[in-house]
Amino acid sequence: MLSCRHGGAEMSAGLTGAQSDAARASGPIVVLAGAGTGKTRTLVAGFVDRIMRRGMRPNRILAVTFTNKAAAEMKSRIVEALGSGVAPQWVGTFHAHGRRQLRTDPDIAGLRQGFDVCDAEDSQKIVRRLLEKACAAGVFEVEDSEVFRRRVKSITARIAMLKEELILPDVAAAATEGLIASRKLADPDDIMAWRDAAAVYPAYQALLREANMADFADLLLWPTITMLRDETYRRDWAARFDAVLADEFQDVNRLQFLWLKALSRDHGELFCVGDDAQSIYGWRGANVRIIRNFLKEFPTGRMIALEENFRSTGHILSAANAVIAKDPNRLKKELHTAAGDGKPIEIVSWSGSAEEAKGIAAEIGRRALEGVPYSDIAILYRFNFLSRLVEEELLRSKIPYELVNDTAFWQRAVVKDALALLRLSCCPDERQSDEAFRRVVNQPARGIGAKSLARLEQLADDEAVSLFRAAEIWAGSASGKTPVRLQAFLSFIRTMESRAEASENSLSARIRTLLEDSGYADMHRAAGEDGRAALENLHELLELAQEFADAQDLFDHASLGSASHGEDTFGRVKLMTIHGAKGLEFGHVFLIGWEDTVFPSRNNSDPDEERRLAYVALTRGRRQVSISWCAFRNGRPADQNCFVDELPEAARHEGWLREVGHNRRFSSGRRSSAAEQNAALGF
DNA sequence: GACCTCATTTTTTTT
DNA sequence: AAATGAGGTC
Repeated sequence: MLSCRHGGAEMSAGLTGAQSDAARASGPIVVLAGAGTGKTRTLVAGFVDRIMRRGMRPNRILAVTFTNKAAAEMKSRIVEALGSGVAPQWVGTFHAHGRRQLRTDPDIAGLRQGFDVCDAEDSQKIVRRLLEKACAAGVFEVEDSEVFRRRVKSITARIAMLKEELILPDVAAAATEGLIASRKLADPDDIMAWRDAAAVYPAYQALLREANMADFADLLLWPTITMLRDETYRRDWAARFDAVLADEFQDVNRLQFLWLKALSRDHGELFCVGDDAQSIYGWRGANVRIIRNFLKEFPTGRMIALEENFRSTGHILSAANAVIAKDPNRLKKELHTAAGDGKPIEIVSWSGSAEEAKGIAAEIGRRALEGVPYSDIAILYRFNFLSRLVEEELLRSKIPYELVNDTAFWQRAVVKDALALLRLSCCPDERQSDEAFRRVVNQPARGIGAKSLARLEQLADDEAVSLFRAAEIWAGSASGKTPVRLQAFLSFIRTMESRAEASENSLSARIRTLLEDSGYADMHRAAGEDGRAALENLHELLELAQEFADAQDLFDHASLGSASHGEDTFGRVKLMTIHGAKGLEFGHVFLIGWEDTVFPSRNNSDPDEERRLAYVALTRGRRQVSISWCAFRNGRPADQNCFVDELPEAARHEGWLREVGHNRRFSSGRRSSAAEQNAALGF
């Protein structure tokens, strides 16, 4: 496919011919942008072109991404290009846009103003309670807790997927049978899980509605359903925009695609950027066929490929191309670079994960001495838990590092507890606060355990009131230990509620009072060293809360996550999952845990997705990529994964693939000695 | 009935 | 990190 040299044929604003061609195109466009080919640059150029050349107003262009980080990046680059006077109002994530649309008319989802957005954990809790009820009623079999946990997870995920197929609760059972048939599902466990999900879905949705909560899928589901049903409503929203731009288009699901189409149908200005080889969110409902079938959907549209890579060395690209070549369904494109071959790819094998962590810390220390800045180094892994040993080792070696995890802060139990206290003090009588009540009623321990809580749930059910009201009824009508204990808690919350109404304090001060007077902060202080991290998180939350005008703002921010929470990220080695690294690049990349027991994950039913994940991982590196695997992980034996196997045998002879370590299989039976290994690693 | 501590265990991946 | 389970104490 067509692409231009970076040199002579360069267009204005530093774009290549293909990039510029894409940015200036009109109508339905999909830019097939390989890793490191200037995807964001092209997207921003598309935004700017619509303003500068085609006269659109910045506030009439809708731009969508998946992550807050990407949205922030896009926004800042647009402002950089257009000047600081311009503040585009409609650059954000799918979820943020959906929430904005739903906040405008909450009734389209059967919600009231001030609804809360519940995260995946909250959704799981609701499903768990429903399933426990079904077990108690004998409808469901009681299983061991681990199997039960998996079931809850699987059903919750499937309910979200049903929503992403625009299947509503009232038709869930029939539609799910249709889905099973049309997808030709065969695995009986799989089919049963879908049926379970369809069975739980209506009750789940009823509970959400009663609690005035929307889950992640709801944020886009109801606006989209309403746009499809009500042409006046659709036009009202579509007329706000002259063009729609979508990033990471390979990861959109059907719901997101229909939303994009409903908003862009009138003018046809749908500009999408993505790379099907980097589709790694199938488990979240992403449908890679949407990008692959783009031209069938839009016969008048265009697909423009960007294949010139400006990021990595030739060897890194060769390895990445070799891995992705085995994905049979991919859209054909081959990355190439004008840069040199660079350093060999390293495959380092270790006897165990502790050795791996030590070795990488040592290697990073060595590269730092050579002048490589820490911030130019990243360690990427398949699962979050793989970071633990590496963290310990970096700490020990005094190497500054940062765990990059967008949302972890807001998902921490302490932070959620603190926000639950705030939610409860805002509206204790609403069912909206039930989940908050459950979280904090016995935190710190107030002598109100599982049995008392179950009794409260029953009472709340019978009387059709909130848990808080039920507690007041119980405490007011009965004597005994538990009612007395409850009363103290209830009075405390009521006091906080009335003080909030007087609202003489800032949000931050309000939270501080809640944490202190409830004994929550003291509980963690009493835990000594174990509570230190919790106290730090609470402190950070108080700092962050200063930036919010009211509680609802803070709840919104908490539920959809945020790009950063004010950490000093400069000059640190970055640790993150491969998913988290998508879209980023680093001079030096360490890919750990490339074992057949870990990566590819056996839990992923789509092996090609794991392959694409490996492709994403490899293409994060600019100059040097080092892969490692361990003969033992968690006390279990392991072997190098299939992706290492598939790297071209020729590369080993040509010397651009270097295998180091004592577990290697490929290099003609000769095992390197420990001394050799150490020499190769430079210590 | 509730709570504590200690041990086990099991992690997808993100909004 | 967080959820579970066992076993002991109040």
